[in-house]
Amino acid sequence: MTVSLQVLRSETPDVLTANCPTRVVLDHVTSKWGVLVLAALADGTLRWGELRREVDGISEKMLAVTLRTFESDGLVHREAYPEVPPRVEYSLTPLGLELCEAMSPLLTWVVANAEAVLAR
Amino acid sequence: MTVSLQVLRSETPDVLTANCPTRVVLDHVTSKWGVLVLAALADGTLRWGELRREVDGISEKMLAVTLRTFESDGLVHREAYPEVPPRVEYSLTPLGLELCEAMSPLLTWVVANAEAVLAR
DNA sequence: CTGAATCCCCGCGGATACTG
DNA sequence: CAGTATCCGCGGGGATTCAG
Repeated sequence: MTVSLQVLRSETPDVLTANCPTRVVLDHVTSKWGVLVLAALADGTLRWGELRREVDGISEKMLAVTLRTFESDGLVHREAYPEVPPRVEYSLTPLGLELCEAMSPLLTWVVANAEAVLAR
Repeated sequence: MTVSLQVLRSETPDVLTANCPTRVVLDHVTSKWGVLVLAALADGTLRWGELRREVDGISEKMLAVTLRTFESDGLVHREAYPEVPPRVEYSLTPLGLELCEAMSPLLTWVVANAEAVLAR
């Protein structure tokens, strides 16, 4: 494990400072359901109902709140079709896709090491 | 941006399932102060007071709670020296270091794109 | 089917005071 | 210096109802 931490070190002064804009974004992403909703959308476009079933355990309210936050952040795109019955599709914007790719190593690590961490 | 999302896709079924062990670990990491405390310790060993000042805005209670969680997770090592006045040092375990390295891309992205996200 | 709106509770997390 | 103990406000988040 000889990966350099230079990048991480150089950016920490920003992230660690209160009232820094990065705090807000980090709070959105690390909000209770933020990571999971983004991960679900990494699969591609999903409808409301699919998203609700995909992210196991999320309530309708929190799904709505989380989606609206990401939509106003420009991370998630919402496309409503004027049909009966209504159909609404959610997908990642290019920015959201970048974020998901940046999250990928973290998720990979968590999946790989969850057992090791909880074994204590 | 041609990074493959194969890994992310293949692991999402795990992360997205309620009562999955990965949920617990993910909750610890994405807890309000989790990422910031880990990022601070990526710089190396820190004393309690240094840590408190480094993670701007954290209360003593939440620092204690967060540290104890990570310590019992095996991500942070606590070393107390029987001196007067007392001195306690916190550092990442090898496992914690791995986690920080996995978090690095996310933090890098957040720092780089915070402005873009908040500009709306 | 896709939500918005409302009520309400519990527990996260902050502030303060105290101790070894 | 390095915490622990206690109180408590408030907002995250669940359940339910209603609407387009």
